[in-house]
Amino acid sequence: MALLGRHLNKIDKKGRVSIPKPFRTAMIAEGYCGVYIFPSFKTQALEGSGEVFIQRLTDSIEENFDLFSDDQEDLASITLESTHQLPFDPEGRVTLPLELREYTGLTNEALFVGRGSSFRIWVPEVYKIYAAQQLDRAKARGATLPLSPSKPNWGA
Amino acid sequence: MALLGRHLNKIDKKGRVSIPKPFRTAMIAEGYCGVYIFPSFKTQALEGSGEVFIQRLTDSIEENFDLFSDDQEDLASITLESTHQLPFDPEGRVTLPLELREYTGLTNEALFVGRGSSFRIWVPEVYKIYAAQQLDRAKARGATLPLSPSKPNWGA
DNA sequence: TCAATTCCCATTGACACCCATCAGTTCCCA
DNA sequence: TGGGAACTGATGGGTGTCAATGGGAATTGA
Repeated sequence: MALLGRHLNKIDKKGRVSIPKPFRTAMIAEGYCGVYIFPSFKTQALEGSGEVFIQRLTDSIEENFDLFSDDQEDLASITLESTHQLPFDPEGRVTLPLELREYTGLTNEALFVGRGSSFRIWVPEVYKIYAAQQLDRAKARGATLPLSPSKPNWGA
Repeated sequence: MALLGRHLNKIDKKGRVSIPKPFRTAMIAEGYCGVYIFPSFKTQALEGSGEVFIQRLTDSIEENFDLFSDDQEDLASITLESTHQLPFDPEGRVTLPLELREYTGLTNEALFVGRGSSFRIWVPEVYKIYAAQQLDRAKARGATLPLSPSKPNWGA
């Protein structure tokens, strides 16, 4: 678990972009040398993740909604069906398909933003506006978070 | 768990600062040789913590709110997205990214203040004002604290 | 045969490591 | 009990390495 913070990388003429090293390491640790990316339907950004998160997403959709229900149709459509599986090149880059670049307006710079178990890819200027809005909203609402108890750490 | 007290360290030209030895020891004990730091959106300071606290934060956000919900958006945005993962150098220092230094106004001195399971980093002068205010407020309100029962300490 | 990928290599800066120094404590011993 | 001696944590600076990038060559598939 180490998808945190912001990382600004360039998109070259071929549509290639380096996945930030810490993100790349996390993806590889999950077993697949690449990333899964789909358009974020709530924001003008792309959602990215590794093997584990995609699996959780699949499971959640299946467990929470009936087969053939409208909800399942909708959620599967906007996430799973729209997901691109992008393998790393030897330097740790992926080439973003035109479809994804056009959806977000990405041209020559990509801002990678970690969200714990997944990340997003933004046009830097668009993110700036979005982040400012979130902060205002959180302050206005006086957002608080009940902190879960710490769990035994089986891993280490 | 022993993030306590105040420690004043210097920030050098490269933006490096030593993490106080006791804090560093605590972080390493949690498994990661470094610290996680994000701007405290309630104060003019930085929030710092180790692996365990960040994991609790991630879990809490995922468990308390649905994926794609507004609440989750806001909280993830102001915490996880703004967190920097800073590894220790061999001497136990980290380099504070410019973004974080500018947010707080940190230039050549950093005051580390322990808060139990996390800590804060302040500009010394700013902390002085803040601490005085807190004391006044607590006195005025006659603040009290229900003490939790001591827990069995399985770890040690 | 052509176009679109994928691979390979060269370049470049930031930063992570190494070492040397300094200052504050603790420890030791007269 | 006072004065070192030795350790340890903090600090400063030089340098090598590696992540990020750009372009060209090779491979694949249509």
